[in-house]
Amino acid sequence: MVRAPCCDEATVKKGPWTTEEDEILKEYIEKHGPGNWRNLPKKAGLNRCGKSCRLRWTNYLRPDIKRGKFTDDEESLIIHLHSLHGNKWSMIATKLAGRTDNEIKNYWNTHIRKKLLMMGIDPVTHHKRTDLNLPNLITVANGLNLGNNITNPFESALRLQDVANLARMQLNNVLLQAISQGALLTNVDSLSSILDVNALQTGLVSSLFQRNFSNSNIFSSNTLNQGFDVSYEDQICSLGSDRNIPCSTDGSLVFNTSEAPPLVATSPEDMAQPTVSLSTYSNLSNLSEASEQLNLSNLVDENFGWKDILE
DNA sequence: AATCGAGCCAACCGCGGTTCC
DNA sequence: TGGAACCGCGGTTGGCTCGAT
Repeated sequence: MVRAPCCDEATVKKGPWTTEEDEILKEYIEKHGPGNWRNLPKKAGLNRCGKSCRLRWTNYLRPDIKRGKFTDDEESLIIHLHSLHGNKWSMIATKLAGRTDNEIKNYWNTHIRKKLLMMGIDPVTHHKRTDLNLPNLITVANGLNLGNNITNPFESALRLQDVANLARMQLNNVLLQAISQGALLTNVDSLSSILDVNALQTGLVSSLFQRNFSNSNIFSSNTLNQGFDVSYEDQICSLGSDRNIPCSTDGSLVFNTSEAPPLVATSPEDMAQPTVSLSTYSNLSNLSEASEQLNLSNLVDENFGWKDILE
């Protein structure tokens, strides 16, 4: 059965509502009450689809709607209710006075979902994930980037940006632990062995590593920021050949440029930055001290994305 | 100052369930 | 009883805003 359209799409107005239209709709509903949405536009004198009127009323004009930021209590309640009911937004909305299903859905997708992912919690099952290591994340990133059909519910909930953020956190954690334990990373191979990635992924790790640390002063910037443009294919091909990645005398990494194409635009200012080798931090006694010294907030790069690496 | 890109959110779309005749 | 109309839901889109370059 093919259902007839609820209104004449060619003549009916779409898009944002004007204050005049809002007033007309509000006035009509205050007078006659909501309902019979199909006939409402004609009776109220609005050139809108009934469906559009209903949505505008329920999501925006209704007098009992609470606007503004969600409180911590509301957020906790949403997470709890979502763990019980899943994406049943209307059901969740009934438990939050003044909030609409649309508003909760949007808030979930833009804030809570991301927050849970960053905490290593699966936003679909609400279970802690223990397999969010870098190799797995790289595999997921590759799948996402190639548009593969992902059936795993957790992976299907991930976006490239999420994977990138998770991977960055993983990398930071691994490095901090290595540093706090006194490890001295001398080349990209030692980094890869710590991260437990295979040869094909090594190039990606080094690129990620560069992107994370090239703006910090941990490694000598002039060895990281060299202006080369190597395609991903070239990078992969080069991994099969014999690699020879030197290490500078101060202990900082020196990437073989054919394996680790820089992803950050270079500038004279970058080149002039003072350099501090990793060995400076190698005798730090604990993780928090290392974290403090590294000033992790400087390493957060919100614009970082896997697409940059994979493309 | 102009441009670009990411995040946000209001609004739309399509579908399924319910009601009405 | 079955088809048409209606309503509500969840997923998706597109335009606006704002910060970075």
